[in-house]
Amino acid sequence: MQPDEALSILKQGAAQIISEAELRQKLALGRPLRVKLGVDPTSPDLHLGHALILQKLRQFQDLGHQAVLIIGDFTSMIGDPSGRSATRPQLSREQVEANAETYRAQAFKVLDPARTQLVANGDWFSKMGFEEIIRLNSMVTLQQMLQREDFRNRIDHAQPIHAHEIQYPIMQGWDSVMVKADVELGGTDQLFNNLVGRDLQKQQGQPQQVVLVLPIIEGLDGSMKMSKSLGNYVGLTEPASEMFGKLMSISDELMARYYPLLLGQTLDPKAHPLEAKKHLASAIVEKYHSRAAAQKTIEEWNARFSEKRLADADLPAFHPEDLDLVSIVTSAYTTSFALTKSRADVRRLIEQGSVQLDGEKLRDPKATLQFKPGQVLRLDKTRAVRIA
RNA sequence: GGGUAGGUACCGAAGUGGCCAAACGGGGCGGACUGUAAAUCCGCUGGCUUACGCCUUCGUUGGUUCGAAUCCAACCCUGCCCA
Repeated sequence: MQPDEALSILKQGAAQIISEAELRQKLALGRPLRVKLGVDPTSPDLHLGHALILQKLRQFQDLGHQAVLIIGDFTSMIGDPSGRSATRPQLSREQVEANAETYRAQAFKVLDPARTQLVANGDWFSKMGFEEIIRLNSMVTLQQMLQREDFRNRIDHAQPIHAHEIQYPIMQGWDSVMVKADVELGGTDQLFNNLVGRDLQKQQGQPQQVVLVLPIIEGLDGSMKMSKSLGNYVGLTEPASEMFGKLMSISDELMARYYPLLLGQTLDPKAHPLEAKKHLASAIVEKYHSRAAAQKTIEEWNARFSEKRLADADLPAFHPEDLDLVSIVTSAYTTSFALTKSRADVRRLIEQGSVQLDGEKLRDPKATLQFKPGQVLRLDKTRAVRIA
């Protein structure tokens, strides 16, 4: 493939490339490029935001390049200050290890294992002595580090910036040196960190990596970046129905922004928003589950929510053991959905008409009732069980 | 090291001896309306309890008091200014 052709594919969806000319040059080298992506295993789940970048990496792979996936086991114990208005909690080694394990598995939902080199940056950082750390620090200036927006904001808002946090970009940059990256991918919030990689490579006499950043995807709430800790994410390993449901609940506005990002398509302004959203949701389900799963999920959803045929839906079976409604609903949450609700919380749901039996609101928390097998007990907007 | 301002529930922010489980705003949850959209309206938002009430919570620990988020002491943490 001609460099220009490859370039035009790789450019798609990129927010910024530093620089395009350099990328073209590297593509013209005629050898597989080493394309670096660092992920910090800060939570056990990868979500659509990660997937966006993994897919770009996959594109490189499909063009014959080598992915270098760095599990930031060491850096995640520092905590990336990117996009943060406060210091990240530092994770324990055990947490990081466990998360890293799940990351590997999930990343290969998107990546081609044959062209992926997996490394952990603890491999080099954990062996560094203090002397080396000092030398590393001497390669950048404090002013450079404080230039970044996150830090500026914190200074403006009189928020603390801990000394360890300014190590983060330095470490991420050093990763680039260690893996001899030709290209580094990231979200736009990573631009600063990525550029530090270029600086350090230059210092070490290496060719500088090209930085390709992708837009960061907003979370389901439509304002904050998608992240596990904000709870506004769609996880790659979530059940099809969860994925679908979450995507159906986004605003039309957000859908228009998701279309190009997740589907690589622009949203037809004439399309009916509901249908367009179903299309989006099922396309995502298809990508991470299967066509059959997407088909099944959409039918299920139509029956359950469009046609209000809750009774026909495939609901978890639940056998009520208790007599009073509060206890029954509480244990339904626990056994069928692994959710812990306080009894007060459940009582509120009942009093406010959320809990329904075959469509009838059960508003009396004190009620003791007899259920018949097959009846549908609705708990809240999205959750219901079938009495066994 | 010195000076000074602070640390309140998910977040922001009131409260400065009893009427404080703690105003108000945001967020979240539920209801109505809808397309699991937006906007709007209404309700709820520490735990246990049918309820009376009880328990835990206002940086930490001790103290004063009949009674403390509020007063006192020590300690921990943070911002800003100075060195």
